[in-house]
Formats: sequence, C-alpha cells, structure tokens
Amino acid sequence: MKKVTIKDIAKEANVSTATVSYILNNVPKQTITDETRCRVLAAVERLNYVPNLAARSLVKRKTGLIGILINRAANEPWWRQLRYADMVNRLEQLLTERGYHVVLSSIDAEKPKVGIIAERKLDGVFLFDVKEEHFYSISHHFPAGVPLVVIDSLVEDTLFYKVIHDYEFVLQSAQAWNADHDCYYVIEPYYNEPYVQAIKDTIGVEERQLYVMEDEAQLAEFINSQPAGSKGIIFNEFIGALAAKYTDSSHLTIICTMGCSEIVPAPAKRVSAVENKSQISFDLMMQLLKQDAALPNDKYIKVK
Amino acid sequence: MKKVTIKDIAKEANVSTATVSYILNNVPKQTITDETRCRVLAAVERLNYVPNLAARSLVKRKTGLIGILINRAANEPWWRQLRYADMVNRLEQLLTERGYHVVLSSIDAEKPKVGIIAERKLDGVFLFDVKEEHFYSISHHFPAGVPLVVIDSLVEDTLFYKVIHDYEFVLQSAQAWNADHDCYYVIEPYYNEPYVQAIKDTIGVEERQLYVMEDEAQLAEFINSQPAGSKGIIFNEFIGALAAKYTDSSHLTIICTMGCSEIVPAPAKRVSAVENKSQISFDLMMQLLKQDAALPNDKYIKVK
DNA sequence: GTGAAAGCGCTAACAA
DNA sequence: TTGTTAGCGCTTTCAC
Repeated sequence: MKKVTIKDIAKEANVSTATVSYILNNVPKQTITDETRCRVLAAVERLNYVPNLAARSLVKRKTGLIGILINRAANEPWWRQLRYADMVNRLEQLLTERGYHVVLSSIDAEKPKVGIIAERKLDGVFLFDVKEEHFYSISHHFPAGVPLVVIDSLVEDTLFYKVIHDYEFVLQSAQAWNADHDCYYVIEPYYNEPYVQAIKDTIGVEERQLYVMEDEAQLAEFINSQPAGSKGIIFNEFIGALAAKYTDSSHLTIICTMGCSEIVPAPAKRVSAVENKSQISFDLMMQLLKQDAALPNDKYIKVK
Repeated sequence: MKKVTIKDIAKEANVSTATVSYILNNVPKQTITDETRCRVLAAVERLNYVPNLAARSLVKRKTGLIGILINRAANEPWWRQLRYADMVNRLEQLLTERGYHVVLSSIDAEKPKVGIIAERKLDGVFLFDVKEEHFYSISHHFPAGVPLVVIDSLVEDTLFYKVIHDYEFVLQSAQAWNADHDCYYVIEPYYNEPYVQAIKDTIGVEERQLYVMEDEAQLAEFINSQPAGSKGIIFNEFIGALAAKYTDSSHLTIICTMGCSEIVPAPAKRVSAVENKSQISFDLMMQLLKQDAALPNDKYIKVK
C-alpha cells in the first residue's frame, strides 16, 4: 500500500495536479465543471487519498499547528503535574474543533528551549507559567509575528498578551465568606515568581499565615501550626483536597483553579476561578491569528 | 526578520547547500574539513538559523511526530477528562526526551476520525480507549506500517499491540486486603465495552454489588444501598475520592489507575496499578519504531 | 572534500 | 475551464 499523492489521483481522473488541488482546496476564484469535480472526488475516494499537510504548509506558509508549551521541572508532585491538565484538554478540544492540530511540549523550567516553535513553524503558541528571567531570551528567540499567549505569568513586556487569574476578585469573594475571621492561606507555586509575589501582596498577611505549597508533609505541618479552629483559604482544589486530610474541611474555602471543584470535600466552601480561562485564551489566540481583528488594549487579561 | 533558510547560510559561508546539510545532519559517510565546518556553524549561529522540519520530513519520510489520540465524548465529567492526564504527561516527557514531538488530539468516541495520522504522517500513534466496533474501520484507514499502540482496549485483532491493566492481578491484591469480607465494587467506565465486561467477569459478583461509574449522584446512591459497614473496592483514585464523601473511607480499597494515589483519603487502602504503564507503552513504541527490534509475542501487554 | 541538481508533495501564478 | 511550471526548504545521489 504505497502512499497515494495528488499526482496519482490526477492521473486516475485524467486531469492536472493543479485541478485536483483547486478542487481539494475549494479555491474561490476557480470555476470547475461539476463533471470533473465529481471525477476527481471519486478518484480521491477510490484511492483513499489524504493530503500531506507538511507539503501543503511548506508552500502555504501556514502549518495549522498550535503549540501548548508548559514549563516543567523534573519530579513534580502529582498535583503540580496535573495543574494544567484541564486547560490542555479544553484548549485542545477548542483548537481541534477549529481545524488546528495541537503540539504539546514540556519545557524545562530551568533551561527553557523553544526551538520547536521555529522548527515546526507553529502558527501560534500558548506558553504556561514561564520564569520571568527566562522570558526575555525566549521572546527574543521567538520567530517574529508568531501569536503568543502567555498564561499565569507576570513578565516585563508590552508585546504579548498574558492571561492570568483575577486573584484580587477571587480573593475578595473568598474573604467575604470568612468576613468575621482571621484566615490562613495556602497558595499554588508558580515558576513565575512575580506572579506568586503579586498574589502574596494582595493577600497581605503575615508570613506565618501563608504557605506556598511545596509538599504534603509541609502542608500538614503548616496547617497544624495554625490556631485550632482557624479558617483557611486555599488555592487549587487538589491542594484543597490534601489540606482536608489535616483539618476539618468545613473550615476551608477552596479557590478552584483547575476545573474540578467536585474533588473538594463537601463541607468546604468553593470559589471557582477558572470558568472560562481556556475559552478566553482560545478566543484571544483566534483574534491574534487574524491580523485585522480588534485586539484588547490591555496586555493583561484577568479571568474571573 | 525574514526566515533564514539553508540557502542563506550557504551563501553566508560560501559553500553549497549540500555541504550545509551534511554538516547539520552529521552525515556519517561525509568527511568535512574542520575549517568549513566551523565557518558553516558560525554562520548558523550568526543568522540564527533553525531547520524547517516540515521540509526535512518531506524528503526524509519521517516526521518525528508521535500522536496521542484519546477517545472522548462531549461533556465528560472531570474525573473522566483527567483520566489520561498523567499518562499523557509521562508519555510526552519520554517522547520529548527522545527528540520526538507530540501531537495531541481528541477523537470523537462516537465517530472517530483518525485522518490526522495520514495527514501529518505521524511516525507512531498511541490510541486510548477505542470502541471495539470502531476499531476495524480505524485500523483499516490506517496508513500501513505506522506503529500503533492501543491502550485500555480489548479488540479483535492480531496485528497491533494492546496495553491494558493486569486487572486480575490487581484485583487479587485488593481482595487479599479484604479477604474476610464481601465487597462491593466500583469500576471505571471505558468506551471499549469488552474491557469493562472483562473486568466485570473477573470480579464476578452480582449486579447489585457492582457499579460502573457514571456520575456522582448515582455513585452516592449505590454506596448508600450497600449494607452498612460493607467494604468497597474502587478503581480509579478520583472516583475513590468521590466515594469517600459517602462512606467511611477506612472501608475502602482504592485501585489507583491514574498515578496520583495521594488524593485518596488517608484511611483508605491503596493498590497501585499504573506504576509504569506509560514507560511500558513508550518502550513498546520505541521497539516498534525500529524495524529490526525483537518484539513481544503476545499482543496484549498487561501492566501490573 | 565539495557542489549541481533532482525531487519529496503540494500550491499558485500564468498560459492556453 | 484546465494545464504548465516554478518554487516552498530540505536531503541525497552522483559527479567533480
């Protein structure tokens, strides 16, 4: 079963390769007889022809490939590994619906290499949680003009769009639930430190009331060190689920940043913070992909 | 910043494009003067050249792309969406290490389309949880000779390798924990019904003692309908975590199929069933990718 | 040790 | 309405 090319079906249908191409691409300005169109389409069916997208993109200068690049370190704990699983799923689904294909790639958080973008000529890229100090070199090695949406990162740059949680808003909601109490906080770690810092600053509590999640043992220790009966506000439902092992979950308010609020123990309160982060990131990408589109002024998009 | 091609660097270094190609690919049978090699490499640096893999694969007839194709239905619950998140992460990481790039794609479980394999000329494919009745047409539309590893599926076919859990073994371990009790069971759904059936058969209990997870409400109802104090054996740690909401988790034994056993409430017992499913699938793929390699006889690989 | 040139599969002017 | 042909960026025989 040798691979069948456009040439084969041209021969089979007694037309030129150009004609076949016209028909397959529904070229607007080309008029084709119904008769030849049928003959060609029949040949396509008969020979089971599938166009080679690599060849096509070579000439079209568009690959139809979108990259999802996620910074990762070696040996991440499971709750960190899964952090973007939901977004990846959703983005992939949206992109697939639109006819794009998705290239998924881990990037070494310590030594990020984004050669894949240029090598594969990606049409657009979602970049997750990138270290601030690496961003300049990354964006510098970036093929000019490739739409880039940076997620969960605060970086010094006025060129690219960044999607982040509206943590101020979310925190206010969470705090409203606990208005009459002093709370402790557990937040997610990010490789992008300014983002972590910004969240810390917004919370603005003392060091001993705030823990940046690292591992379960430390989390347990932190929770146990809190005064008995204190309330806790926790970012990320997986971390929330772990926390519930070490305290009465009715004392917890979980800020869901991962799209699976059902995992949190029933008595805990829930604030959802991701409803449509994927959708917004996707929409933004679609805007960027068409040059003429009207784009938001602010380079930071905050998702409630 | 126009894209720089091999031609540009050939000109820059005063050599032919062939020479550049030789150097970039370290062609074994070609000897190159150290002097020209340096000149060329310098030009590559200077002009910031990155090879176009689409063009390369067109002539090499290898794309370096591996597909991860996952059957999905619309509106899957979160625990189902995330089912393969861990495996996808691990596979992606292993493949990336080996220099492959990963194309991730959802496949409509009802009307699976695998055109992407032929269009993108994928070098190999991991296919997850495919309906038995669709497998024939899929494998039929399969470009001949593309390595395929089918995961979590029982299909009538002697051609492709299938990786599944060794559910018999795992069940025995779980049952050993509960030797003196009659248990109820909750198992994961699969689109591949023979697989679900096989697990049911192995368990071999009455209908009312077994629930195939569908949604949380039904799960709750099922658990509540069991005699007070009965022990439960549950596949999948997310489902286990949900079950723990509705019964004393010390009565539960969770069979971890997802790589995050930490999520299950502490008092529950745990049996791990995935230690290295990704690694084994990956190794198998690597074997298949080299024609000469020695392959397992049995087409079903059971992962303990 | 290096280069000229054919060609991978496809598209898009331009001719016919 | 259809065909001819020149590339897209790269590899690879074969000649020098």
